[in-house]
Amino acid sequence: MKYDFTAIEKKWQQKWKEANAFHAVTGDATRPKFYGMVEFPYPSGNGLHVGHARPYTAMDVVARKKRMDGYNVLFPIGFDAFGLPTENFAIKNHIHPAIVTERNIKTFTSQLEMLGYSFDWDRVVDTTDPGYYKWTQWIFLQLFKHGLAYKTSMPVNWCTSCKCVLANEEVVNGVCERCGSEVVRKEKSQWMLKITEYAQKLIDGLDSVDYIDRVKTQQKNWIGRSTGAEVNFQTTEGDVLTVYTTRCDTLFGATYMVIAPEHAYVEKWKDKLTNYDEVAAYVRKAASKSDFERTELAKEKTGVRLEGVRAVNPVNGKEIPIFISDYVLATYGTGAIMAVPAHDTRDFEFAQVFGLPIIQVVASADGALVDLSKEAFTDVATGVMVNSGFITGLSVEEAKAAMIEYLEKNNIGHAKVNYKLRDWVFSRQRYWGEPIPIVKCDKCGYVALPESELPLLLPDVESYETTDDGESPLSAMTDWVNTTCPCCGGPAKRETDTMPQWAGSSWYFLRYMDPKNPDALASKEALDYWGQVDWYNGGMEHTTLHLLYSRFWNNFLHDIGVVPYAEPYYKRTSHGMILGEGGEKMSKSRGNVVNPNDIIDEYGADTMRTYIMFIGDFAKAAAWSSKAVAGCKRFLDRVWNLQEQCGQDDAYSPANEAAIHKAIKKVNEDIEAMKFNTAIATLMALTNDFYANGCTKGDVKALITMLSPVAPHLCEEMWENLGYAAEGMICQQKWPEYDESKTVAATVEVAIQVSGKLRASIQAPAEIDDAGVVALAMEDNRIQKQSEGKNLVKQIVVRGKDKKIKLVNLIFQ
RNA sequence: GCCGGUGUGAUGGAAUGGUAGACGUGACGGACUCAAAAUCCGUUGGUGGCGACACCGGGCGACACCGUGUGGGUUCGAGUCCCACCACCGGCACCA
Repeated sequence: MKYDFTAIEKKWQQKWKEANAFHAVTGDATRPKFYGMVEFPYPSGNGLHVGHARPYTAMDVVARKKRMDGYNVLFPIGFDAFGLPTENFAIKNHIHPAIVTERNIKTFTSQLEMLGYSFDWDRVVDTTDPGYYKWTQWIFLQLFKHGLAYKTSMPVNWCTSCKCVLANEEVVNGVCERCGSEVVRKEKSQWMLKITEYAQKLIDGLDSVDYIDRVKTQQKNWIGRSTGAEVNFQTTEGDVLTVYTTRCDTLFGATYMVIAPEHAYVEKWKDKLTNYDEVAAYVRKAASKSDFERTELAKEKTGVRLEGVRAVNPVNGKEIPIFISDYVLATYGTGAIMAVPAHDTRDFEFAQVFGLPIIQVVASADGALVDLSKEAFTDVATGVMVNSGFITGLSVEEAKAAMIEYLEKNNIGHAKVNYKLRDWVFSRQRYWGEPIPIVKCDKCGYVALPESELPLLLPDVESYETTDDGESPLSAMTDWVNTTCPCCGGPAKRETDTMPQWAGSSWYFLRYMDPKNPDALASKEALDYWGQVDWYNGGMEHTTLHLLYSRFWNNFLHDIGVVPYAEPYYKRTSHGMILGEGGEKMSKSRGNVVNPNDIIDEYGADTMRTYIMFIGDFAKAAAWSSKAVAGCKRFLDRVWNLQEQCGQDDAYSPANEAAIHKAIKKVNEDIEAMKFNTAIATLMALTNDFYANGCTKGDVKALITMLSPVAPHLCEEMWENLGYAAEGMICQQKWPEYDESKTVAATVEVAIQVSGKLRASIQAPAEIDDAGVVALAMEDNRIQKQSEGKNLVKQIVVRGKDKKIKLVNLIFQ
């Protein structure tokens, strides 16, 4: 019988559909629930990429396995369809983006179906569907009503090519993440979301979830919590200049201060500065620099001394100069620092350039002064304070505490926590996104649209292009823009910016629970039943963007009582990239892109699935190998051919029994731990055993049951061919049971070491005791050779998890 | 610079501190075949001498030593743990 994968795969995809086999039942109390999720794709015109197939297949295997374990599984899919590529395609080809989106979704859907994924197709969400974005807008209004959405004029990242504002997260190495063009700073009025308000919650929440460590540390670093103090410096002009420092212990070593070029005091002190022209010139120059120039290119420290104003060090009363320099950021802390060149690398460099005094206040552990001629001394672990008045002699940690106490007592400062995290720039001057449901009234200011008017539909426009002055295409639609104020009834204008692509993906996991609900983002019943996403797998590149944003929204929704859990995802894992055949990134220009459709045509979806799971460690990058794909097809052929040569017995054959029980255990554990490659290796080895030993129908039944999450179509067909159709489809079967006692054969192989070196390997009865196995080992002639003329002084007997002896180590002297 | 990760045959990769290299690829040998493909069976980390078969070619067997980026250490025993270093990859990057 030939393995006609094309016909088989079509047949079973149809049967699963007819049987509604992967339907998730909201409210089913008879089974435990399992909610597994993959990142929904952006439906680009290029179609599905092999990069999608890896995480999707992995979660599909997990979902299928969980069903076999008796869970009520929710494994949904959807489309994150707003966004630039579609819009750019629409502009170029004069097609409405909605039509492009619909077409792309169709292509993606057929490709996903071809791969045999067990999604619940009744729960598909599409972020561009008004029934969906109604609730995206609704959540925005809740954020607005709770003061977490605000509009402000600020310098933003402006992509010169996309003519669009970018979030900090979308700027990579000074260029636009999407198109690679230069990003400059531009003053614009923008909607912002106060994610900073949730900085601490987003750190604390990580303690209650099971994310891989890489994700946790990256999120923590991104949020960038630091603890320190704010310190007030009096100035000779009677102002108070407040700085933030993490090293208040070094206050006695502060020999000058620096404020950011954007600091308000530059203007405030305008009349008092004798060199204001020079200062103003520096401020202008700093403002015109892009972030890229300000960081990457400006290695050498620059700045201007503010002549005419000086500050007073609050702990020793010394007058110190004040500078402006672009190495101090306006957006962090107070935009001003106290500079301690002896113990901060950047301050040290600046002091070198300007010839400023360097006073050592931290010495090495033994109290000896350190050489400061070349670099700052920044060791905080062992340092001891010197030249520091009342904190002299304390360790750095003790000094920090003592100093904060002193500052607070004397009212010149206090402990303070700061975060690197910035608020989220939420406006885009583009067409293909959710309209922001706000109107601006001259009398009432920014007013929320009544919730009854949601969804605020995206109107049709003549042109999808951003206007020349960088405004949204919607701004040209005067009919739409001009409206009345919901508050006072007077004339008002609609907001013309749209939301960023991250909006729709920040809550889609909630919509899957109840995707068609017109009255709420999801019913309380559905939210309570499905709770958290139990397992969410996705790319590392989303760690500081999508993953953080969606945690923020969900935390907020929890705070206002909409969802039952603060944290949306219980477990987060991440997959490695699929590289091209030569180990390089797949790209059109390199011509090494693998199209899943081609693999399916040549070998079938089951081979594609098996290979993509077998390719290597799931968490690591892996290079495509067409040879290895053929190897996986060979494996499936070998499995297929077993059905014609196996015996008719339903029981396991004695020759394979132990291996089968071991495999059941191993594959079970491996799937749970995402070690798909070794799970498949185990099944390959088992298949090899079947060929070597012969096998029964029962043996094959066990094999295909275990293989079915990975290669479902083939296994369904074999299941039917072997005559098990009456028991239902294989995807509805229970995972086979294993018996620990049967995983061991009657005799075991025991490795015999002498002083830790392997010298022999002997067969021993499985039930032998320690003394018996040592005696047996001593009889072996290879061991006798090693022990000649010596006495046995020590023996170590090692047993495996199954309590059977694995290894004996003998020490002779 | 800071944070995280990785380093194992020709190759993708396996190994709760316990027989390093599972499984796949490639290569080599054999069976089947007129032949090839496919399939099936076997071999495959390096080095060394030894034994016997055979003897112009060759394969066979048992054994020893070395071997998981480098150098140390802990341990009866280290790819795995600790210390120092090297290389590569990812993230952040003047965040005071």
